Formats: sequence, structure tokens, C-alpha cells
Amino acid sequence: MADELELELDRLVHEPGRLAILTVLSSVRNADFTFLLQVTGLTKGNLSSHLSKLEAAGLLTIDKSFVRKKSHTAVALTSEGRQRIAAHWAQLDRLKQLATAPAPAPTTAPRPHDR
Amino acid sequence: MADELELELDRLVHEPGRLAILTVLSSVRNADFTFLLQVTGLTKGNLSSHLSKLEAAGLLTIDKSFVRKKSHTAVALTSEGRQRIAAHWAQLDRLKQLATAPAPAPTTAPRPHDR
DNA sequence: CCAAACTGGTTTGTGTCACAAACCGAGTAT
DNA sequence: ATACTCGGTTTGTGACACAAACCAGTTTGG
Repeated sequence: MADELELELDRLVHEPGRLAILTVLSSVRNADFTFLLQVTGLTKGNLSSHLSKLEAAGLLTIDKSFVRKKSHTAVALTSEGRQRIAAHWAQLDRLKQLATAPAPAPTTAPRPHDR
Repeated sequence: MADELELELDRLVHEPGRLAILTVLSSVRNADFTFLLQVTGLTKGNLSSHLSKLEAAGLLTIDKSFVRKKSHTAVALTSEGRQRIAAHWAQLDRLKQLATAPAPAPTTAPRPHDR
């Protein structure tokens, strides 16, 4: 018993670029492409594909429109997205606790060489 | 000015398996292969390659010996490793702050359609 | 008017890499 | 001797993050 700690991380969310995107969105409600570009430091291509992936996974919505003749992409978390990013930070906190709370057995302490 | 937030993440450390390994090691000082296997939930092959990578990067040392006729692999952080994992958690904390502290401009607010 | 440059993105090509499966050597029962 | 386990390492492969190239439209400038 007490086999495995449940510390699996959500890879979709954990990836640095996406973690930044989602975290920013969680405080801002809606942001446009250009803003995300600046705050995350990602390249355009990169940001674009991360957003597509997150949209496909249902974590955010992408709303395209034209503002002053130019295309404008607004992004916002879905409620699931909001939940997933919050859960991920919670999970990271839990993992971090391992840094101070030793688990099952510190080391399978076999004497250097018995016999 | 105030262009880019410095929120790049150390990919070597950030990868879930390695993050778990390093975090555990940071509290335990020395652990053996089998222990890490249990606590991280990684497969043997996986753990082996992550350890090799971390050793190659100088974040930990791998000490192989024979204990009671069986091979025994002890792993411990180097001081650099200790520093890198601590720095990473600090960096994650910083990123997390974005969830509560809006940066440069919430949204590049272009009026719906001026003239 | 035409072209060059800029804006706001998307698509494509490629190298990296995390993963599990297969393997391996040595020890330990049978 | 044969099979099984223990403690790992190597290998093959699919996924994917990245930047470069591209694209549609707009503004600038001559």
C-alpha cells in the first residue's frame, strides 16, 4: 500500500509556452494575439500553434474579427480551461511539497557492504 | 520599454519526470534507483535516461556500487543541481504571479470600430 | 497608380526527445 | 541446467516544439 503518489502532470498545460498563455489568461479574461505575443515572448508561429492546440482541447476560445480593417484575434479561457490551469498550479504545489516531505522511504538503505 | 518579462523556464528541469526526480532529491540527499522508481512512478527505462541526462548536465551524481552482490545505484544532487531546482521553483512562483498581476496592458483595446 | 514595407497571423519542415519495449548480465531459486 | 527475478541500459518510434517561410490584406511613399 501507499504505492504511488498521484503526481502526474498535465502535459498539455505544463508545456512552458502554454503554461504562460493560460496563466496570463486566467487573470485577464480576454487578451489579443499581439498582447500574448509580448507577454509570453513566444514567436508568432509558436503562439499560433499553441493557441490552436489549446482551442482544439477546449481550454480556450479564439474569436476572430476585423477591427479598423485589420484582423484581430481575441482569446479567452473556457470554464474548463480556467479549471485546468487552476488544477495544474495546485498539482505543482503538491509536487513541490515533496521537497520538504519525505515519502515511503528516504533511501532503501542497504548497508554499504554488509557481510 | 518594459518589453518582455523574463519568464523563460529551464526545460531540462521543467520536464515532469525530471522535475519530480530533482524535487525529491532536494529533500532526500541521496536516493537509490528503486526508490526513485517508486516515488516518481516512471518506468525503469525512463528513469534511467532521465538520470543519465541530468548527470550529463551536471545536476546530479550517480554512484554505482555492489551491495550484497547486487548492483546499487545511488543518486544525489550536485550543488549546481540543488541550485537549479530551487531556482526553477522560484521561477514558477514568478510565473504564477502573472495570474494575479496584470502586465503591460490587459488587452490592446482597439475601439470596436472607430470611424 | 504601383511597389515596397508592415501587420497579423498560419503552414511547413525538421531536429529533439520522452516513452515503452526489448534487451542484458548477474544472482537466486528449482 | 533452467527458469525467474533484480537492476538496470539500449533501441525504435511517434509526438511535438520550434523558427522559417509563407500568405492575405493594409498602409506608406513616390
